[in-house]
Amino acid sequence: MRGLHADTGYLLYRLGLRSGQLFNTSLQESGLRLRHYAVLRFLATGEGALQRELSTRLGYDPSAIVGLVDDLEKLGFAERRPAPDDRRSRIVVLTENGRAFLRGTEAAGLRVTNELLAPLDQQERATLHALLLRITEDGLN
Amino acid sequence: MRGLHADTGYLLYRLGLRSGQLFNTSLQESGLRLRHYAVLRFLATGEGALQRELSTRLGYDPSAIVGLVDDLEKLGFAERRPAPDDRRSRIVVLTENGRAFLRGTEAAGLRVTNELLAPLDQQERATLHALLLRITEDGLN
DNA sequence: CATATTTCAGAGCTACTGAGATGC
DNA sequence: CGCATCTCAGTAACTCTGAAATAT
Repeated sequence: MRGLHADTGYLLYRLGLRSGQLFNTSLQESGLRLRHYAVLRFLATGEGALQRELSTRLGYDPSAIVGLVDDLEKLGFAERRPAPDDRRSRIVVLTENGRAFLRGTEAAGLRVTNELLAPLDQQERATLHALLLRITEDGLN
Repeated sequence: MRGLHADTGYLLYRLGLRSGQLFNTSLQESGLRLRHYAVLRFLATGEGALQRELSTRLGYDPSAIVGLVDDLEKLGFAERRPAPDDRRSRIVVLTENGRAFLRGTEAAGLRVTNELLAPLDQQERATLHALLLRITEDGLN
């Protein structure tokens, strides 16, 4: 009978849990969760995004996005603005406070990845990253 | 501002979610979840395990193990037996039905990993697996 | 009319905490 | 006594479904 660790899929599931826990612990004092952080980081890469876009690109249910953006608005890290071309949609944009928060937590994010990949040297980390990126970009966003 | 996909830790989190979803979908008709399946697979590698052992090795909270083993007992896939050397503990063992279930779902598990790793060739998959194994074995179980 | 986007209510699953019962 | 193991209750977080409101 094959062990669980023989399945690459299971290893990914397991390491994904661990990675998420590390991120959440690292974000603990800010009052945010990894999900909020992901939204902020995504918003920082462009000029705002529709909520529908956040849902498909980040992999969270549309109904979940509502609450996440609510939380970010309460903290003053993001704002909803009407979409000029389609009045059904709303554009979520990062505020200056949100940008400052991201700058302040950049080091913490690197620490998480660093802790997770501790057993690997730099070249191995690059190899792993490239392989994961290939899988990620195919299928999801 | 760096994109989310620049973080290996985030990629692992994201792929972990996707892997778990695929596993759960594949197990859907059996009525079990990935968590149950992980317990069964772990039990199959030895002569039974203490619940405490399941908790530490699989990364689930001890209080969660209780319900998982309850479910498996109801389905007749596992049994609790008294531990001879320590009466606080209980040994969970796989039943013949549990073993049969694992044999029947082996192909489905392989399909999940296969679907997940579709963009990679055989050698890349081996490389990825080896790297993930290095990270997994260090720190967890 | 059918479809798309956001929002909300609710169900089920997961993660964790704290406490109790039992035994080391 | 302190500690370990299992159990249970409760809370918070996560995931998804279904339906409503609005707009295309």
